[in-house]
Amino acid sequence: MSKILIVENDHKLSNFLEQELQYEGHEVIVANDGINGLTLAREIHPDLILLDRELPKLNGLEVSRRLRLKGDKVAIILLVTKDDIEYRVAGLDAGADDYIVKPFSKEELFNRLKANLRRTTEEDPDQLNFLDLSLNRRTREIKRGDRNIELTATEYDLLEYLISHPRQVLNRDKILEKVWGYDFSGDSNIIEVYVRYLRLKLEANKEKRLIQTVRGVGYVLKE
Amino acid sequence: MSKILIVENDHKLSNFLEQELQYEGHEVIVANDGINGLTLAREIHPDLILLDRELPKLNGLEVSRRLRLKGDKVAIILLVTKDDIEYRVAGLDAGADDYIVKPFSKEELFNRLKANLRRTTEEDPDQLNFLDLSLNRRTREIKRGDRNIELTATEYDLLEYLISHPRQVLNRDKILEKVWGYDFSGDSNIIEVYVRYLRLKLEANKEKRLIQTVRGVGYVLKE
DNA sequence: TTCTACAATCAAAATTTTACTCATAACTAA
DNA sequence: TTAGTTATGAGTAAAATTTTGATTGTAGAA
Repeated sequence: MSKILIVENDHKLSNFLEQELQYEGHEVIVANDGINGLTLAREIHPDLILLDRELPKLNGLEVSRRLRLKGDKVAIILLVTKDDIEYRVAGLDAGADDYIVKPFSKEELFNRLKANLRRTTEEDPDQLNFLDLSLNRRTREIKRGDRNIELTATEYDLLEYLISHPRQVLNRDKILEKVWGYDFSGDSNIIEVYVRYLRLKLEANKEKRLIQTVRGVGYVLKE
Repeated sequence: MSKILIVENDHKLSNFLEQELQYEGHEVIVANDGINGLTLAREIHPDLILLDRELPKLNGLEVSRRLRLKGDKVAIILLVTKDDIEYRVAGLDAGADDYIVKPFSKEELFNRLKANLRRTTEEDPDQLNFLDLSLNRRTREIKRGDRNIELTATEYDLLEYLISHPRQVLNRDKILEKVWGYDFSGDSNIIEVYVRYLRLKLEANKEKRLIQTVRGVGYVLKE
């Protein structure tokens, strides 16, 4: 999940981009002129900017150039038209990392996006996230939104197992095996009790339930 | 080898495409207007549709939109002319995955084709689909179109058995054996009852019946 | 050492949901 | 029309899950 700023004054295009990127799980902010774009870029520090070359008030090249002047290293993809050929080199010169020629296909957009995001946002393999819930294997820190949560050893193991298999239904036997190390299922309700402990802590402030019951099977981490 | 539907009313172009694609080893079906295209798409379930934007009776954008409305996930490539610029974004908005600008080279066509086929042919062995019905063994998610459906454990087992044998008539004994286990005692109408539960849920929005009765034998998943 | 706090587990009551039965209605083929 | 199926609606028993309280174990503090 990345924070993406769209600077585009064609509403149809910016709406489309906003929807598609949000659907992919990104946080999207839209500006419709160069001045707004520049201001927002400096305020919210996005991971990537989709920047139209042609913009009211301040064109894309200028926006890019001014950000770089201040040392901003954000990934910038310039949106240019076929007739903008002469600006492509100028754009890279002005600090853009890449450009896409309008009109472009979804596939093209996602490819460029992924390539440019990878460069700037290296992922931490110890950091597991699911919606507003996060668990860090290195620090054993658990957060719901920005509320810190303290877990006991067993609670932690159970949550780690759940969050490393998001949306997958985990049955009782597997949970017992992974978290408690049993090879057989006794007739104890230990799983239920720990699910309850976790729910109490994860939902302490009336947040949405994330650990769902799948009757007759087990549990699943799901919205 | 893939099943490709061409919806194009320019005979010269559609013949050319048909020949080239057949030569590449694909199964090709041709429709020459939007209505036919839509009908065929729903009947034969192609892997990919080459869809002209401008078509008699129903234009390409409408065809695309209507397929997506019913939850169809087929890959769609829109064929647009240089003058259709304003439709390109609209096309992606209407659910197309990609577009090609006419006229295009053979190479361009094959490239786009390959890219878009790869995306849809990547199969998830846990994902079972039948028409607009889908079941995921990992997440136990059931969908009809894009409507989520909640099933109980027994309902799920029954549907999983049905959807993993599409179009095959399953007799009562086999169903009892697979879903309830051999040792099920007594003669009861438990299968009828559960078929009814499933039908109620799968057809909650007046969708077409998928679980058909085969009198004297059992049931079959079929349109 | 004992005490205390807390984690882990067990057990049982309370609650919710599901599985199944049964009686009867509706349908179908001969 | 009728016999044999299949569909339906309602009711009940059973199962699964949640919740609560009690018990046991353990590590650190006093």
